[in-house]
Amino acid sequence: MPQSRQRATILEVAHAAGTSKTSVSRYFGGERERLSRELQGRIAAAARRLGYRPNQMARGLKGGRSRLIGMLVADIRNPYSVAVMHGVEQACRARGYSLLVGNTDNDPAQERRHLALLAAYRVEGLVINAAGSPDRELARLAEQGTPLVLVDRELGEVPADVVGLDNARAIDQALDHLQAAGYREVLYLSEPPDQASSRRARLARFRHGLAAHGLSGEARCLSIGHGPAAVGEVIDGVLASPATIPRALLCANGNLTLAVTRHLQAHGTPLGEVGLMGIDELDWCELVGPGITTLAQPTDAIGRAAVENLLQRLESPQPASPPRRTRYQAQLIPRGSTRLPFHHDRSQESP
Amino acid sequence: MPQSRQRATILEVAHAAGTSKTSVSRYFGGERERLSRELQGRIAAAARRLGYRPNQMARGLKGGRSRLIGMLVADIRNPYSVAVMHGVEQACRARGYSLLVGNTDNDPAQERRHLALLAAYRVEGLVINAAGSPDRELARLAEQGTPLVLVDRELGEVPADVVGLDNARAIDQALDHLQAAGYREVLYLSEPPDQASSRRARLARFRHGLAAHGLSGEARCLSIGHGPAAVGEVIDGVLASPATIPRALLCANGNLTLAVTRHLQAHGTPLGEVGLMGIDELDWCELVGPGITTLAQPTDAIGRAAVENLLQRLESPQPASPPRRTRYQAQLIPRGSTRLPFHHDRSQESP
DNA sequence: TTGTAGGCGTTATCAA
DNA sequence: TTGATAACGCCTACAA
Repeated sequence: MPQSRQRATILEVAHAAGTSKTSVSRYFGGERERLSRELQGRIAAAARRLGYRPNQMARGLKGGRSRLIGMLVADIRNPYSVAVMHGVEQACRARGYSLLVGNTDNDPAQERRHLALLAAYRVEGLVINAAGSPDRELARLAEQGTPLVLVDRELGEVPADVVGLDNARAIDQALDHLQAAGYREVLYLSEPPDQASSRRARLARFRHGLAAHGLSGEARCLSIGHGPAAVGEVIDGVLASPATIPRALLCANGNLTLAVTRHLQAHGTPLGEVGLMGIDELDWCELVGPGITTLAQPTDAIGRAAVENLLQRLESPQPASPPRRTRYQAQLIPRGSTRLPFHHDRSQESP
Repeated sequence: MPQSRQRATILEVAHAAGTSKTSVSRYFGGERERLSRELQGRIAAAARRLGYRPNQMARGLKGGRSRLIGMLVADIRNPYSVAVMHGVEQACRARGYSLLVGNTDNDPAQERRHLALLAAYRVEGLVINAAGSPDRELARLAEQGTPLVLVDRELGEVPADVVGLDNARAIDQALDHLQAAGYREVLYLSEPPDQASSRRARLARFRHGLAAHGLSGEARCLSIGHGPAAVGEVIDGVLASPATIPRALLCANGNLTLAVTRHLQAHGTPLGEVGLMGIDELDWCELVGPGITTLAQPTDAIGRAAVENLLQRLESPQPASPPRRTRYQAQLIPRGSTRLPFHHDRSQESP
């Protein structure tokens, strides 16, 4: 039954235990062995009685170690971001760090604000999954020795590690699958690349891979923010022309898969006859129509890798080894949305 | 171009600006007016040059205000939790607080650990959406004056505000809708209530409301963690009996809606003929089959309300006003999964 | 308008 | 094995 109205301090515990701040500090600082059994007991009892917890603020101030990892997220409601965050959180917990999150709702101003805040709390490392115009603040952080790791996108200017999908390979997997399934024309849908390097990488690989796979088709960029109409226009524009060969839609991320599925559903387009596949696996992909084929990203692994990366840099004495890239493979989950009805299959098999 | 390898301190800025710590402190502490224009300029220049940012750790230590809000989440990948978190984050940002999150993956041990950590960082308030066996640590926090707000569940022991859905009303809305749609037997599916008060509230209201609506049916609890088999067993057990009257399934939350939908889908059960509806709106509910009827929770509002609640208590001088309950109404989104095929409709309309 | 001198709760250094 | 004491970076009387 603690009587204290306020959180106890190390000094109070010391008094209560009839000893000095130093010993209490040692007790909680992982140097218990240096204390006599008896003193340990007294400190433990006093601390328990007072409900004492070392103040991380004070600790951080003294040692310069905040034990905080910051994470900047462009959209906290994006399942991909959350999934990665889950991995990040796991790794932090496992390594004794806490996670300070900043959600920017895709607003550069908020991004700067959050960056400043995270810096103010002296986060020891920063995981970034945000638009990130090569920011002044970001560069400064890196300069001052805060390790940065970018998830799913890289920033040319700032020295930072990158963790994410092997985008080129993923696009190849998609094209392989679509081609093997009998589709001959592929429409690739992406959000505008802007600074997001992974979007650029996927786009570039698609353009390159189309010919290599003997496929026709094209890539189109569209902003989901502009409402469902934008998606509809693009898709309709392409699907309107008579289908002489089997056609498929390839979505560059989960958001697009959702938007496209909504549109197709609303127009009663039969999934499979028009192929549909997307990068990012989502809860519902197996539930819609015949199921939607996806390329699943190992999000937990990506999140954990991001943190491991940070901590490694924190612990390593090397001031600035060159940026590292960690790439993970996507996992293909084939479903009905890329299964052609029988008559189409036949027409493909005869050369 | 800052030269410093280390983050600058207030003292360095003071020196660089040819002034004292105090003035620099005032400059950044929102007392610029008290400084001469000229001094302001010098400080601004020096600070910019050195890339100075006040150290929140030191600030928090001195003033006792960490400017941190903690949030404890049982499952960070649960869309409901994330949606609430989005609201929480928005409100924090708007009020100049940062968010320290702890994800427990439904593990009570992790919950305690996180609670201790959040306490160590001296969070000024705590938003909790977790299992929360009335924890020793939690009680202590409340005792020491940290305001607590529980989202979607209440803990008998600990004094805390509660923000969440008007559960009784929501169940009524569901039963009203199902009844009006022509269903006469309702199977209510819930996760085990345990300490989660909102589950208990919904369950109790369902049992009470069934008769009041002239419906037959029953409520069943099942653990999703036990795999899809558990869900299947319960549903099959009920649906196996010959359907003499139109039957519907009512899911107590989004997780269950997902699990149930998976099962029904796998068995080709026609949605609508067997009614399906759930609490929690999810991205994909409009996409599956004829669409799944849901009761949407105003998650953003709930998250924001949680923070407002905390800050109000922080700012109010009252030591301990009685716990407050804030309840929000659900919004019914009717879809095909609760639309009976025509012949059923007819049979219902003749008494 | 500006500056000086503690002290917030910890850890690190040094001495006993 | 223990304890006094000086930082850590900042804010806040108080004084000039």
